[in-house]
Amino acid sequence: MELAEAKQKFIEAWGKLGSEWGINRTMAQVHALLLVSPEPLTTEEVMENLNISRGNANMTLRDLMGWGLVEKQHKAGERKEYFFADKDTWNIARQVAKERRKRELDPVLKILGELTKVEGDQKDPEFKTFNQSITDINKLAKNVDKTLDTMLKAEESWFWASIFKIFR
Amino acid sequence: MELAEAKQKFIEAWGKLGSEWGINRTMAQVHALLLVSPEPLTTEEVMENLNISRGNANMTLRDLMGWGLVEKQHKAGERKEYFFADKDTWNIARQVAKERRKRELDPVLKILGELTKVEGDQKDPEFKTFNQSITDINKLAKNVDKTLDTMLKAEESWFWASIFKIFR
DNA sequence: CTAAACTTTCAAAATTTTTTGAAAGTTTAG
DNA sequence: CTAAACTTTCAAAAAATTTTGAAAGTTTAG
Repeated sequence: MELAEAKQKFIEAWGKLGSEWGINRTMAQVHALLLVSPEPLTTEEVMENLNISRGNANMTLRDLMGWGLVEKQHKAGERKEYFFADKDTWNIARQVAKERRKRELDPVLKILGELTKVEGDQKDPEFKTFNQSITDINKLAKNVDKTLDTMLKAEESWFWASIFKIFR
Repeated sequence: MELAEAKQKFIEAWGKLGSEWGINRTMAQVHALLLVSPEPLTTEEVMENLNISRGNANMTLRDLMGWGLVEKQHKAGERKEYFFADKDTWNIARQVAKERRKRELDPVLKILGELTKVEGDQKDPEFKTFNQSITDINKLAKNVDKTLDTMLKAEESWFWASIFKIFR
């Protein structure tokens, strides 16, 4: 397989995975493109490479910076901005986990916390089932949250070594 | 807060979380509704409760069965089908993890595997960066895959006990 | 058999999400 | 200052996804 074709496949696959997990396909594709680019790229280059408009490229690059996955660079004597992706996979994973927790998990955790406090008659099957489900989901969510906390602070090698020590 | 209001909030929150993670909002809402229903519900009841059409309710319920989260039940002497959700949170988590791995992670893992085999000149920065990124992502993905494997086979209490034994 | 009671299908409509592109905004070289 | 170089914004258009509902299909009681 040619390098150019391989890059293309990676960009497609990353875009598809992203969109399946609720990440804008274009954002995932731009991220993929930057991940396989040794040098920082300009907005212009991103536009050409992925056939997207200036507006789209600009917004997507800013989103990626908002996610902490990409940073702006400047070249001496040049006016335009260059964009460079952090290539450290563990950093990427932590950053994504951190953002998604903040944006999507935390709000649900807050609501679940409130819902566990709803009072009612344990003799009422409607209440009992509601209460049981909410309580159980809340417990699981809190365990996930605690594990994410550890992961966010952890070094990659230590994290996986620890995991596989028990899980073989 | 009233039970009815609390149910509504849960259904909304679950639907929102689902849609943020690439799960059809209605599917997540139907699942939420069944999770807080002590008795199995008919298609009719799901339609009324969530204000959705018959076609939508039917397709969504079948999808939920496809995900292994809901099962059909029949009442003696009755012709219509009743739907009941497994309320065991750990089962739900495992089932979702299992399906998403099969549908979304495995295909990407396959592609990454192929892409790690692409050959090129290590002196070429384009190739070197591509190769490094793909190799790293592949490694991470494999570690996630292995961990999921363990989780899928594990008992809940054992799993979390093991996790928290190392992580603190 | 047959008609009532249900379930399934899927093309078209509605809705939501994403993208475009041109105008407005900003920065800086000269 | 001012005009060129570049970035940002956002209303409108396009695309993707989801939903509807009525027709077709299936099952079973009588």
